[in-house]
Order: sequence, then C-alpha cells, then structure tokens
Amino acid sequence: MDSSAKTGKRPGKAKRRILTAAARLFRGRGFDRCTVRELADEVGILSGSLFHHFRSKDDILFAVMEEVIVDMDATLAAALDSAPTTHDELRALIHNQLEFIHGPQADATAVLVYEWNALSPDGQARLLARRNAYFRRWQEVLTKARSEGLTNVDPVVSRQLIHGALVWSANWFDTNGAMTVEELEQAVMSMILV
Amino acid sequence: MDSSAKTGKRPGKAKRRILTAAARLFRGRGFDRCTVRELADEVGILSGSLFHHFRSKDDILFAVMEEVIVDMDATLAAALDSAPTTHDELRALIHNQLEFIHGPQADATAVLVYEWNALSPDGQARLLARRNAYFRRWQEVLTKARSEGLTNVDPVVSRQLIHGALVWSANWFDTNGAMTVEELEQAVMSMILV
Amino acid sequence: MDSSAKTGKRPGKAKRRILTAAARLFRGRGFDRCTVRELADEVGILSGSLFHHFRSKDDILFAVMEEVIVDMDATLAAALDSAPTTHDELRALIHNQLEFIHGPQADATAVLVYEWNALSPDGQARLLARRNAYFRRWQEVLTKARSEGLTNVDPVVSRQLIHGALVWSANWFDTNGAMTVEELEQAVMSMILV
Amino acid sequence: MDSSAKTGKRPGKAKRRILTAAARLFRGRGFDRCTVRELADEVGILSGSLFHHFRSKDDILFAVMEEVIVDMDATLAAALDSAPTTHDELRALIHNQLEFIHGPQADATAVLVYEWNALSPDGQARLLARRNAYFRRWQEVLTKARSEGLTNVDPVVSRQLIHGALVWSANWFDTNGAMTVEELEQAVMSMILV
DNA sequence: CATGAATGAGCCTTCATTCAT
DNA sequence: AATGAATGAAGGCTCATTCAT
Repeated sequence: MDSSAKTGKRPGKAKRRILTAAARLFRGRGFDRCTVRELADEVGILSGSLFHHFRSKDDILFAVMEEVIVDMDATLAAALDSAPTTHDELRALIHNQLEFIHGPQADATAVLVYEWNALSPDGQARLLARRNAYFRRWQEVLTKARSEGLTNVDPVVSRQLIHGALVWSANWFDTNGAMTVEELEQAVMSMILV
Repeated sequence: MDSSAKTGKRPGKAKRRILTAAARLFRGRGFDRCTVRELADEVGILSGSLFHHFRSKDDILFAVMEEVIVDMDATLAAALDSAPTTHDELRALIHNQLEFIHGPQADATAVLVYEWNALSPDGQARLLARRNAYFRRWQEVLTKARSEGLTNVDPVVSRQLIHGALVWSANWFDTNGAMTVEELEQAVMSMILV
Repeated sequence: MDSSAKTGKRPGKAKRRILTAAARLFRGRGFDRCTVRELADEVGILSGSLFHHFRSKDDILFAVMEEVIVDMDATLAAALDSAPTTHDELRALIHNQLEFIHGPQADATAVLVYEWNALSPDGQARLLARRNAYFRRWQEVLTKARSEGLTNVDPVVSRQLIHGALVWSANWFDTNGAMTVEELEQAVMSMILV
Repeated sequence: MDSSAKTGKRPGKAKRRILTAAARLFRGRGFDRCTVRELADEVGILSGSLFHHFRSKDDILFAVMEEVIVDMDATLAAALDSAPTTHDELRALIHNQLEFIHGPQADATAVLVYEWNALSPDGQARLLARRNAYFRRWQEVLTKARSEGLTNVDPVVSRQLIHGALVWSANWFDTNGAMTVEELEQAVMSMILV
C-alpha cells in the first residue's frame, strides 16, 4: 500500500508534480496571473505545503526554467556531436528547438522564453551562463554554415531571426493539426538555406 | 507662455501622456508587474487621477493596444496600396512591421504582441477583428508571392514564421547599434525569397 | 428666453433641485451608498458645482433633514392649535405624521427618520432641539389623552410605539394602493383608543 | 491550559467572533460606515484574515442576517406550536419579536431590520423566502385573531403597524431601564386588543 | 456660477508567506 | 510532509473635495 493510495493523491514525487503543474499554469496564464493556491490546487495539496518544497513562488519559476534550459543545452550538445555535416548540424539546431517547443517539455520551454522577465534579476543572472552556452552553439553552427555557403545572412542576425520564428510557433502551431513537426522543420530549413 | 509653464506640468494631453508612459512601462516590466501608482508617478499625477481618463487599468492596456493595432493596419493598407509589384508588397509587409517594432510606437507594439494574454477576454474579443484584418493582408500577399514563385513555403506557415522572427527582434535589435533597420529588413527579405 | 432654455436645464432654483433630488436618492439607496456624482447627474450639473451650493455632502443631508423637521414641527403646531378636542389633537398627531411620511415630503421625511445615524454628531446636535420640540408636542397630547381616559398606555411608551408604527409605513404603504392614507389613519386611531 | 491561553487569542471560533462583532458594529455605525479594518480590530485579527472566513464584507452582512432570520423564524414556529389559544399566539408573536430585538441577538436583529437595503440584491433574494415565511406566521395569527374578535384591524395593516412599533423599540427602549420587556410586551398587547 | 481635471486619503480585497499543530 | 489560519504589505479603485479657468 503506497502513500498515494492512503492519501488519495496522484503518485509521483511532489517536486516533480509541482514543476509540471507550474509549467502548464505559468504558460497558460502567465506567472503573475497564477496564484500559489491555484498551483497547489492543481497538485492536490494546500498552498502552505508548497513551501516545504520550494522557498518561494519565484523559486518555482526558477526551477522550471533551469531544468528545461539545462536539458535543452545538453540535448543540443549531444545532437550536434552526432551530426556528420554542417547541414545536419543546422537541422539539429532547429529540430532540437522544435522538439522542446512542441514536445513533452513544451510548457516549460514556453515559460522559459516568454516569462523570462518575470524571473528575478538574481534568477536571470544564475541562468544566463546556460542560456549563453546554448546560443553559442547556435552561433558556431551558423558561422560555419555561412562560411560554407549554406546561408548568406550574418550569424548573429540569423540566429535571432530563426530563434524568433521557432519560439513563436508555440503560439500557433498545433501538434495535433494537419502539419507535422517534421514538415515545420523542413519549412524552416528551406527558408534558411540559400 | 503656455499652460504647462504656468501649472508646472509637462505638456500634452493627459490621455496621451498616460498612454505613452503605460506602453513604456508595460513593455519594460510587464503589465502585471506594473502598479497604477508607478504609472501615475511616471506621468506626474496621482494614482486616483488615472481613473478620470480610463475606467480601469485593463482599460489602459486595451487603449494602448487598440491604438497601435489600428495604426498598424492602416499604415500597412496604405503601403500595400502604393506598392507596384508583389515583391514590393512583400517588402512593405516587413518594412511596416519593423517600423512599428522599432519606430516611435515600439513600446506599444511590443505590448500588443507580448502582453496579449494580459488583456481581458472581452478586450481580446474586441481587438480580434483588427488583428485578423491585419493578418489577412499578410496572407494575401504571401499567397500571391508563392503563386508567382517568389517563395515556396505555405503562406500560413511563412506568415507565422516571419511574424515570429520580426517581433522577436524587439528583444535583441538595437536601433542605435551598428546594423540599421533597413539592413535588418534586407536580411529578412533575403531569407524569405527563393 | 430664460436661462433654462439656454442651458437645457430644468427650471427652479439650484438649491431646491439639489435638495429634492438628494432626498429621493438618499431615501432610495441610503446616504452612504449615494455619491455626489450621482446626485449631480440627477440634478443635471457636474459634481464640482454641488459645492457652490453646499459646503459638503454632509451639509446636504443636514439641509434635507432640517427643512423637513422644521416644516413638520410647524405644521403640527398649527394643526394642534386648531384642534378643538383632545381626540382631535390625537388625530392631528397621526395625520400630520402620515402627511409627511406619504405626502410631498415623503422622501425627506424617510431620510430624517432612517438616515439619522448618517448625520454627523454635530449635525445631530444642531437638529436635536427641533426633534425634541416635536416630540414634546406628542408627549403633551398623549398625556392629556390618558388623563382623559382616551388611552391607557404610558405616554412615553405609546409615543414611541405609535411613532414606530407610523414611520415604518414608509416601507410598505402604497399611496397608489387600495387603502387610502385616511383609512390608515383611522386604523391607527382605532388601535390607540381604548 | 487551552489553546487560547497559549496563542494569546480570545477564545471562541473565529467565525462566531466575527459575526458577533460585525452585528454590534453594523448596528451601531451602519454597514457602510464600518470598515473591514475596524471589524478586524474588534475581533483581534488583521483585516486580511477576515477573508479566510468570509468571501467579502457583503458576505458577512449576509451571514449576520441569515443566522438571525433563521433563528427568529424557528423560535416563533416553536412558540406558536405550544400556544394553546389565539390570544397566546398573539402574545407569542410579540414576545418573540421583542426577545430578538432586546435579547442576546439584539444587534443582529437590528441589522436585519435596518440594514436590509445595504444587502446586495442577490443577498436579499436569498433571504426573502425566510422573511416571507416569518411574516406569513404573523399574518395567520392576526387573521385568526380578527375572526375571533380579538382585534378589529385588517391583518395586513396590523401586522405592519405592530412590526413597526416593535422594531422601533430598538431605538429607544433601554433594557436596563425602569420598564421591563414584559411590561413593554403588555403595553403592546393592550394596544392591539379590542 | 459652472466646469472638470486633479487630489489624496481610504476602501475592499488579494496573495505570497509563515508557523503552530 | 501536510495543514490551514493568520499575516501584512500591496494592489486596484472610489470618492468627496478643491481650484484654476
């Protein structure tokens, strides 16, 4: 007889459940418009109990973002490592970003991108290194791509343009719609390539 | 000697000053993290006075957004009217959007895009018609562009990709930096065109 | 061409119109739940203009009450003077009170009775003399009535019981209903008399 | 050693204490002239804590009224049930009303009667059924009383006249004065009876 | 006299956070 | 770990009142 049977609560570690619910809530209604009570309700505990797991509401936002940014960077690093050509690396860049924006971590990724300003200055500072590392990988690939004649736009500029185009898809692309993520990936590729 | 010299208040109609300050504040710190007292301070009045000009804080957000969306649509309509070719229309699309994102109405435009969820459901409904009209113009031009072979991506998809890329520039492009808006415009054009 | 034609406002002295509207409003929704803006709207002026005629909102309440209490006492005095018998005096007491509660000054009278606590301590003090004078007349008549065997209840008590019964009729008696004020008067008389 | 000794707080359930204080305050100074901070002070908590127990200030007024009206109706029903004669029923009517107006629930009863207009339309609607039930009992007794020749005034009219007389006593009758409630009851009876 | 923008105190309510149980 | 009452700062908004025009 596990504890979830006794308490009637859904299984899974509390921290995990809080983070998942927080990502969904923060994404849907914005960090500031969500109350800790709503979050606690969603998890099935009382608001006071949240503070046994996280020091503050800000801390929850930070944890959501940190987890996804660490994952995203690690996944990208691995994907780039196993990409034989620059063209494959380019595709890995886009694939990885879309995977996060529309995959299992979609909520957390959207929160990372669109609630960045809700994060405390301190939190931003602590996440900046990872963020920079991630974009450095983009930069390197795009620089190589231009030098190889695959694209003809300045890497700094194209990095931002592509990033903007990709993350915005969180707001319109429907995973259950007619178009698949692979097709979207292909469309982006065809815009980038000369 | 104008009245502002006599009263010691900054010139300009109060509503105008509120809207301008609101756009800057809402953009910089997010609608929910701004207080009406901050806004009033910025304008140089007391918080209560705000409510002589707007019924509520929500109303101010609505007014900021409505003004810019109306302007944006009207300006685009005019620009498209005087564009001789589809290529020129395509450029007008991008030029117009960048003009708003980085021109005098930069703050309000950023608010329109990134604080959309902060707007009340009712407010969203009342602005939707304009928003749709604006995007319909994009759709039409992009459809024509593809049928003429200028691009080869589905209009719905390319509209969203380009929109995402352009509005994201609000977060990184520096008007006072080395790159001009015209150059940015050119970079985007070159990514779109086959 | 009078000024009301020019300004489009209803005729009559401003003070009068304010007092009439105030009585109706205060009675209907309570002094505290009425705003000076509502009152000004009703009169057809702006809220600021109210303060050319009265020093404060409290002052308006005071004026409404003072006018009616002065009238009520004067009318009662006259009626008692011309009442040949104690029985007639008794009837005058009731008639006069009902005349005010349901006649042209119904609103002001209801305000006097039911908004007494909304009046400032200072205002209450300034009206107390009149209030006392009015009730003294009741007391005298009721004392005489008992000594003559018309009633058999202590004058202090009966004065309050009758007063309560009469003023409460403001809350239920319908001037346009089947029962006339005269019939109501008769019903009260029959309850009082032995 | 009970918990109140340990926490330093006054004993009694919070809701109860709030309701009691609210009745006293609302009665003394009127619902609109009382602030939630005053009420919280009186109870010995902070204003925010009020809203753990009641959704709104309106809700508190409603709760005060609901409790007393339910009690009042139940007590009257019981009293009428055990009254052997119509004469006794008549006395029960008056006794019950005076018991509430001057007994332990005096404040709440006064609030019910004199702050009815401060209650939201919705609140009024939700209390109307009880109010009507209570008055229906009066009506029935008074109808019977007239048919038996105990009184000779129309039941609808006498119900309102007596009700007015009785509730008004909240404003003048002094429980600690020379006259007892029983004597007051007797005085009212003698006015009603033929 | 009237206007109406501005005032500023104060109101009800919300909400992240604490803590004794 | 969880509870839930209490906290207390802050938030959006109201409103009687003032005053330059």
